Amino acid sequence: MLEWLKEPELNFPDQITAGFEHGVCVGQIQAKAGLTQSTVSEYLSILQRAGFIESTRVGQWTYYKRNESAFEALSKLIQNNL
Amino acid sequence: MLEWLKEPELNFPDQITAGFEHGVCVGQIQAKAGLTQSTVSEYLSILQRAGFIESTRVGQWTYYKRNESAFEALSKLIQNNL
DNA sequence: TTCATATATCGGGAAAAGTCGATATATTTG
DNA sequence: CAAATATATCGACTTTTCCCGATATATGAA
Repeated sequence: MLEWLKEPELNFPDQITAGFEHGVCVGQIQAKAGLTQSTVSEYLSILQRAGFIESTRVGQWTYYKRNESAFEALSKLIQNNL
Repeated sequence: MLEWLKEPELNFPDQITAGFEHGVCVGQIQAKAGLTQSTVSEYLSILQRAGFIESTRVGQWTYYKRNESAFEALSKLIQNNL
């Protein structure tokens, strides 16, 4: 999912109308993942708590997008502390 | 354990006689970890299969030491592919 | 306000990872 | 070769993670 969210336009072509400013909505990710709605929702909330993605609620949809700084920080953490 | 192995002399002062050229032996790591011998042995073999440490058998002892390039590679992998 | 849609949360069963004791293997010493 | 020591492997049990269906919550439309 994290890799998918690197290129939303490419990986979620069905989400045309909404645009991608806020990321991709749960339903799109679920369809691509082939897991149930509840599982995907939980995954995303875990990733969010971990800081790797951010969510924006727009109407009935929740959009998720990557927080690039977290990946940069993880890379540096491994480089410096592990 | 991986962090401990960054500074063997500091973290395993009891292993004086053997030197640290080949790393630290299982018994030392086990003592510090507070886990059973079998658990520590399995851990180390997993870390070895994953490429993070290398082993050298010297007599009845097996010494493990870090493979720094693996950490560098992991950091870069996260930076470039995640 | 009622219905439809999107997402979140909850409880539980299945799968995987963690950990142990017992035992096997390898090496050194007598 | 027999005993002692260090490590590895095996089988079982416990804990955690994964994933689901059911249900709850939030929003928009009729």
